[in-house]
Amino acid sequence: MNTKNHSYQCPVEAAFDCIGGRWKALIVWHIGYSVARYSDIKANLPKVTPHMLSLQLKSLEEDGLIVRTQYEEIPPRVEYCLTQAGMDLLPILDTLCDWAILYYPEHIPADFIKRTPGKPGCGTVCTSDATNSS
Amino acid sequence: MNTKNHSYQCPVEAAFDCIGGRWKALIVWHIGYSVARYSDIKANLPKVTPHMLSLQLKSLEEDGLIVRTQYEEIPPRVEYCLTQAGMDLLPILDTLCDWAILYYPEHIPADFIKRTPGKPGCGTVCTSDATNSS
DNA sequence: CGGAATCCTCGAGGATACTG
DNA sequence: CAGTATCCTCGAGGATTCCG
Repeated sequence: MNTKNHSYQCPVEAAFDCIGGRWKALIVWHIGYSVARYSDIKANLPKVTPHMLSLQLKSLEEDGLIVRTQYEEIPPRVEYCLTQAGMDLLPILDTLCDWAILYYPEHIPADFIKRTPGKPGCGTVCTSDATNSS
Repeated sequence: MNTKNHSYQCPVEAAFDCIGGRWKALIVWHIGYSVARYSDIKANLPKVTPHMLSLQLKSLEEDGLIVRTQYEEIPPRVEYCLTQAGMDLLPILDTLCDWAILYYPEHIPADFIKRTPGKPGCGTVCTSDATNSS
């Protein structure tokens, strides 16, 4: 999205440019309504490299889906939370989850099947507050 | 999905494996509740090459999102329509469209903005029958 | 018309190492 | 802890040609 040419024929195309790719939807999903640190996200996405996570977070921030808050401490601390745009995405991703669980149950880890459908919260993120400052 | 390793950590991952990539969601969206011929889809997706369209259609068929019906006529005629899984995706994609229109209106062709939100039908495919032979 | 076959590009994504 | 900096792989996607 932010680095591409933006000539979309269809809104679906624009949406997938924002959250397509291997990681972006997953990152948004894992942050959820909570606040997540870099290492939290990385722990939830074991296969992502620091490099990729950094790139995707930057891209999500440029697209206005997440907010990055950096605390100048030692050791450094950076927190990510969703903007309103990002949060509005959560119910959609949630529906997509239900869809995948319905039609591809055999490819979904078992602990997701027994989860109450319709409730975000894929990883260890919790549904506490998210005082984002956008 | 069909050709990959299927070890998903999260349903979102599985869903995006089905409809991720540059074309698949677009194809599903363009077929909609209608029936579309190969050339119809291609006309709606000007940038897709025959090769890619063929590959993506095959992948969608293997994932159970579309049904291919071949008529042994001269000239040949092949029709594609969505399965229930594919149709269940339409409202989700539709919501995604609304989301994109809401947050990225400047990147969406103007004729989508004025469209009544919540109604599928992205391209020239119509929601009635589709026995048009272009 | 609706593809298949072949070959190729190119950039998303990855591995590894290092740093403020 | 939270990243950068380099370099590299690899396969999704593309161009072109040909076929039933």
